[in-house]
Amino acid sequence: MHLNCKKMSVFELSEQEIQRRETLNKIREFGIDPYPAALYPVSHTTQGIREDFVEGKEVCIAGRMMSQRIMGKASFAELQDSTGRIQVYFNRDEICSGEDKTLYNEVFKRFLDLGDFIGVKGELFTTQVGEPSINVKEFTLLSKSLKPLPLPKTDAEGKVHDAFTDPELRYRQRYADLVVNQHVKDVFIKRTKLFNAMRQFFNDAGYMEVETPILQPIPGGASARPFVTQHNALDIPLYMRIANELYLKRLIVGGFDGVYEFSKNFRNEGMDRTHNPEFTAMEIYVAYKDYNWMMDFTEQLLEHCALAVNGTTKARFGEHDIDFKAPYKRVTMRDAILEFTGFDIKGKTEEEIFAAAKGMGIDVNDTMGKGKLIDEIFGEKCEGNYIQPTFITDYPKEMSPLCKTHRNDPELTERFELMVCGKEIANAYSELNDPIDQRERFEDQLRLSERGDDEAMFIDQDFLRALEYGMPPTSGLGIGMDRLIMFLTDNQSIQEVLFFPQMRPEVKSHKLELTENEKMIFEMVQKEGAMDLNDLKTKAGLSNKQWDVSIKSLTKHGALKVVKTDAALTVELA
RNA sequence: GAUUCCGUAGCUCAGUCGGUAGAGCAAUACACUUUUAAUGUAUGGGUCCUGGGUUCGAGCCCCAGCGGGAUCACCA
Repeated sequence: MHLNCKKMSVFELSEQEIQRRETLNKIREFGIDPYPAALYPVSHTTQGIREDFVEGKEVCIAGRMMSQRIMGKASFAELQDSTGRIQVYFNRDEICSGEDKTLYNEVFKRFLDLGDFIGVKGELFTTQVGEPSINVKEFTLLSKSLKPLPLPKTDAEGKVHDAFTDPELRYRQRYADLVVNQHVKDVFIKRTKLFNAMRQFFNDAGYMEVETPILQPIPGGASARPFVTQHNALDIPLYMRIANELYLKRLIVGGFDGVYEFSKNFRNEGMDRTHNPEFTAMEIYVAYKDYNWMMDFTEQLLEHCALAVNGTTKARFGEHDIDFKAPYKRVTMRDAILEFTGFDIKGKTEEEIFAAAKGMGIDVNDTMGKGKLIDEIFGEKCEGNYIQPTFITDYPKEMSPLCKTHRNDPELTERFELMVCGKEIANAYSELNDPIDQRERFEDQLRLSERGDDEAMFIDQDFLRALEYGMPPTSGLGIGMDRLIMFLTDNQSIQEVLFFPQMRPEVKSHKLELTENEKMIFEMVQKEGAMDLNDLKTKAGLSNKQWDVSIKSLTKHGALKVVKTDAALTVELA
């Protein structure tokens, strides 16, 4: 069947993509390399040009051509580089000083498409309407773009039309998103500024950035389902880390005063607008400090970071105006629950708290221990009320198996969480350094696990051995970096602050050949030469939908044609 | 996992009562030497997410599935 000989891949390309491939061939025939190897001697960025604009200055810049306005013998285009855009002016007689005008008429006007990378050399000037521009003397094609960008347009009032907004496409094709949506790029620039500011703050304080294992034999330091993988040579399972806490503490045992790590963590749990299977936490441990010191340190840190990222300590998040200026309010968990529910957890038994939680309409069950119950009450009734940065302190012991017992109350721990807009963004302890207490806490966790709490922790014997050598009093802090940058850039979804958020695999079904139905119809017509359409439809015995799809496809691909006569419709070979 | 909304041209979106598939931008062609959402004229472009059903006839109605968004649940 000759049909199969057709290059079916062409069917998958849009008209514009085919045209660009044809243009590419013409460019090559003309003797221009559409993907030249040589460096291009860029002398300025568009931003640099705007900041120091001098009429007549010679510049050489490179970038993508994002718009083109051709007006006969003169044209304007916009070039976009990493710092922004600038207008470039192409004048036929500037570019082609001799008789031969093909460089302008053919190369510029016909061979270039939106999205192509070009380099231009020229002089700065200002147009009659006051737009800073480059008068192009020479231009070079640097890389041909074969796929049209989803280009939005911005009108005189700055309103964006036809914006590329579909979240699925934006996340799957982040490269295109970044090209056409400047505000998306800004988010990621701020993300990097945040990391840099935090590093700076820690380094200035004399603490050391370290790296610890991502593949761990025991996934410790948090309660979460891990990803499991297999090490072939050792023939053992290894886990992607859910936290790096226990390794950083080992380093404190080893004698470092302060260590921190930006840790990519992996948790095999649900995905939604605040959870991605891999995310970034920052953890820092400082010897000879306690959680009170850490609160001071944290509020100084966040004030510093907010200033570095946004130039102000104030930030808007959805409906809320928040201010990261230190100091932050400090509220114990007992007082928080007392304030919002009127119930005092102090001195209460598990049964009393269970009954109280149930009375508040909270969904409780008997796998929950005392700590979990208190956590549920706090999460349900209190958490959402803390909009401005607030430290919630002194958590129940059972929920915090790595945290030192409170110096004044054996039921509590020296722990705080920092709440912003009702969400937790940081968690810190006076770290538990008593190895015997630590072993007991792990064993309590094991009992919880047997009771049905699938979030309880594994026992890490090597970590206990390290503690037995002695760990100085230490305070540790963990910050959810993704959530923090969400707050600093007013994004409600974690996908917006990750370059490549996890997505379901893309499903693509390409119809590369004729389907069985299409072959059958084609063969029937081939045998008969020509057939009445209704006859053919009956003989094919297909559903209406299936018939419709098949005959449309066959006529579209030029296999068959439908001829209309006065009497009836006839199908023949094309 | 539950609920709900959505899926139509490269992009953003219309699509009436079920009756031959629409617009703007982008593309192609022509005109135009300081425009800027350039403009004017003309042209091409569709697997209406997939499959099944109802119907003389489905983008539209029904069923199932796939994909996505939002809310909730889960997840310190």
